[in-house]
Amino acid sequence: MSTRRGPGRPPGAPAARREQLIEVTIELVGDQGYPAATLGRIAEAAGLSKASVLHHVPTVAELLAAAYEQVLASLVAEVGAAVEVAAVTDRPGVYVIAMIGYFRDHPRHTRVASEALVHLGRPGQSQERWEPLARLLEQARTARGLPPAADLRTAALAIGGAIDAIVREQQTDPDYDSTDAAEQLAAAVTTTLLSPPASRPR
Amino acid sequence: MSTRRGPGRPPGAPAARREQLIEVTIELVGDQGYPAATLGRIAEAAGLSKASVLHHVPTVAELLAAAYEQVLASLVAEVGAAVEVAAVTDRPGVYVIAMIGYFRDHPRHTRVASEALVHLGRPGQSQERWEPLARLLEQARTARGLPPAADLRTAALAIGGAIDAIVREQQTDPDYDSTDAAEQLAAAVTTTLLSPPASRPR
DNA sequence: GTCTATAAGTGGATAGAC
DNA sequence: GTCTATCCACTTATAGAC
Repeated sequence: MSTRRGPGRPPGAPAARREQLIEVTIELVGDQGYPAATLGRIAEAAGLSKASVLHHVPTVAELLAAAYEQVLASLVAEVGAAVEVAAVTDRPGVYVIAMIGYFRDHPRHTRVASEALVHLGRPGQSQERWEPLARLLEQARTARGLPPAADLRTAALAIGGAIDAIVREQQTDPDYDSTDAAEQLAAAVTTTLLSPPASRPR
Repeated sequence: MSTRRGPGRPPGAPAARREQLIEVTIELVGDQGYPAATLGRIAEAAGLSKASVLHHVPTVAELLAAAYEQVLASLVAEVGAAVEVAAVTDRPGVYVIAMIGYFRDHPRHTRVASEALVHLGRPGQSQERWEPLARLLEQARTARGLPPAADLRTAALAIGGAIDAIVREQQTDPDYDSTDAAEQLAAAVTTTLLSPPASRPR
């Protein structure tokens, strides 16, 4: 909406180039890892010259960050929606299943997300990862009339790490059924952290 | 043993140069990540020229691999020793505590090991990671008279991922006490997978 | 064994014409 | 907006003198 497009341009919209660049970047990183997401390769994949790419994006690092952000936003939207419609007591399990399911259905996003920490080096965003799950665990416990748990941070971290490992295995070995694994992990989370009998904090 | 050393060499031994290079590589990677482990920086850290470094080591990639192997060997030796002296039924828990304890005590090794998968790209060694733990779980179960569990691979993967997450958190936030976390995780593993009451496989 | 010098390549980014 | 041409920083590795 706004700027008239030049004469005889292909189907593509005017400023949609940035989105296109983000898309090809996600494909490159998802298929071949971050080292493959080089300016030259991005340009080639987009059908542009290197200079043209840098006309639409300030720097390669910024483009990589934008691609990661988009993947993250998509993940959060989908998992968030699944969690919202579930009963409070079921949410931790739903979170586990939704997370693993998302990456099963979006193999490219898997690599973009899992290698982002190492290659994009964003220290200190660990809390953003475990806190939402810790909150779900806390709410599920109170909804079941259980006392507040001792160390929800460790519990959430451990569950998050378990999710990552299962997702990674699915990526490595396509024969591995992460759907089954997701349900087993979800069941273990529920019975271990939300069981009424012996209120053993994790 | 063998080759006489040249005249007036410093304290260092003859072929110990390779070990020295591995050492400085571990330090570089451990402190600043794999991208910092460049030929130039390794040479500088070792007090040699780049050409001299390549006189003792065939290639930079080989040196990086050797550094990783050394870290891995050290980890396996220490954890293996701890597991061996424990009772069979305690071994899964001991494994968890020993793994987390090792990385708490060797911060540099943490980064070398955790970023190796991404930067050294050794696909398919996933099995080497989860199989030993799966075996410990199996043996502990039979020692307790429990039936064979359904999916020990997923269980071992999940526990391994949880360990990684706790180790990473310790590295990110020094205030986080991974020792407490290790004991909680070990306890959860024992009660979830080795409990006699309801034999619920994970 | 160690060095200097150099080759040969890859990366990101800019200049300036069209 | 898009291009070609260029620059610069950096990397690995080799050649050959000492």
